[in-house]
Amino acid sequence: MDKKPCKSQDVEVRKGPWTMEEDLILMNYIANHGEGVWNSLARSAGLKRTGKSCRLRWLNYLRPDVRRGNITPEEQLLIMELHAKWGNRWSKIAKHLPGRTDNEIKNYWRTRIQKHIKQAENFTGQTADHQHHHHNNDQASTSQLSSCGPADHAVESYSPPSFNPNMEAFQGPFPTESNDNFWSMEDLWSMQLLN
DNA sequence: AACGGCAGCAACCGCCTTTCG
DNA sequence: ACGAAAGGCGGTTGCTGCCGT
Repeated sequence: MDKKPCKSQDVEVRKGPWTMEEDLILMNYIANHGEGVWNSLARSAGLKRTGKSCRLRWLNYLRPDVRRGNITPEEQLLIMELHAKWGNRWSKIAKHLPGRTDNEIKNYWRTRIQKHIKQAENFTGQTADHQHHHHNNDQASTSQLSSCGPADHAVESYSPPSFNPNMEAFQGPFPTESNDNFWSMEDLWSMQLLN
């Protein structure tokens, strides 16, 4: 049988990607009422989302001070340093990178850095014994960094609300020639290895 | 020109911690 | 002092677009 909590008004909870309309509703509501108390906020705003989903969307994407786009070499270095120090404490790391979210840093680490580490291991005669720390994660040096344009696709699909008044946060992507960001990853990795 | 595989990102899930009644 | 609810966090998944064959 289908057990139904039956909240009388059983809200069909929406999941998946947020639509522009939902974003608008959420932003507008928060602009007028402030953030927090997410469950009731979701209900009051008329969003068929869970409080968690609203919170996540706001914190990671809609908040005016969220900074999206290319991770700078400085930021990368900081991420690596802090990760070496704290491991996967993403939110803790994020606190030291203004405008960056834990989710973004986590994704960045996994998609970019961790991969390089793996390859580097295979390259430097990895074996299983990292004489360094092997409690947390493993860091090593890098190798292939050619294909990684820092800018890549930056923002795709529907970019954050362009009507956002505080749009200072949203820097236009435009990789274009900005890829003088050919970050000397070798240097960064080297520094990392010195730890 | 079409297909398959890969990479990157947004969002979800479940667990743990904190706060409130 | 205890229990319930909400918030916060990290891991994981699914989708989309890009690149190579």
